[in-house]
Amino acid sequence: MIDDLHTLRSFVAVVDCGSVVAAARHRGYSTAAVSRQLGRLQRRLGVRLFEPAGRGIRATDEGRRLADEARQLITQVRIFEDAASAIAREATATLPAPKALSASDGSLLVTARTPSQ
Amino acid sequence: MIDDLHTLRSFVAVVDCGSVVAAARHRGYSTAAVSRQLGRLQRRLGVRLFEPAGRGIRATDEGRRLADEARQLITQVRIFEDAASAIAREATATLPAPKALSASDGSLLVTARTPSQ
DNA sequence: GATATTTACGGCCCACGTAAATATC
DNA sequence: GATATTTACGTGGGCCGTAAATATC
Repeated sequence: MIDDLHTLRSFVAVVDCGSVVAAARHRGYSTAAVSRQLGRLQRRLGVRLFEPAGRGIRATDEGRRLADEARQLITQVRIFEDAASAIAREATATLPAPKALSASDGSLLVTARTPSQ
Repeated sequence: MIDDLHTLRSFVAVVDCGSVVAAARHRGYSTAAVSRQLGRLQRRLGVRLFEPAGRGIRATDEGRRLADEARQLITQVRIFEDAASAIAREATATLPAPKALSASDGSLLVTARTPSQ
């Protein structure tokens, strides 16, 4: 079960950049972090995504195919986020202002529990 | 930036079930966990997703709209996972057997670093 | 009092960064 | 020796579950 979108973004970045170091710089991670992300993803999917090539790595055919699927998924994420942003702007009166976001842990689902119905 | 699919699944579950307790049971979480997930999601999106209704809660119009978007996103996740499974089965010879998965932390990207090219 | 959501508290796991090791050029 | 990936190690943040608090019926 896929749950981590960061890893998926890094995966696509590595395929696009052609190297872990370049992808890590792009994403603001250390190279070690991205290397581990790839390893975890690879194990979870059970697919060999990269193979060594000279000093670096190169995506396998399967890796490139899955990267295409991952891009579509990321596109859908973007669509969701855009929809959320649009709704947030449109209903900016409903949540007047995030104010302080005082609660450190709380959910603040209901700020003022209005009577009912 | 959305990164947590667990929360999105819980969000849809709450909208579908109509209550936090039912959704939590479905997803195998405590009610407190799901309540916090909703609160975090709501803050991150800047959208009021639920409002109190009697003893429980009820999705707002915006919440229902975003739940629809979330369902599409989750569908795309399913598509990605299915593609990965298909590729994993198809190329089951490339990764002969997960064997022991001995490494506790390592990425195992390259099990045997073959010469080059 | 029963049901439902939220908050407080404590703890654990996971993923990260730094640094060292390994490998190719 | 320089570049690139991986591994070892320690640490901090995030998320969870339990339990208590709050609110509605």
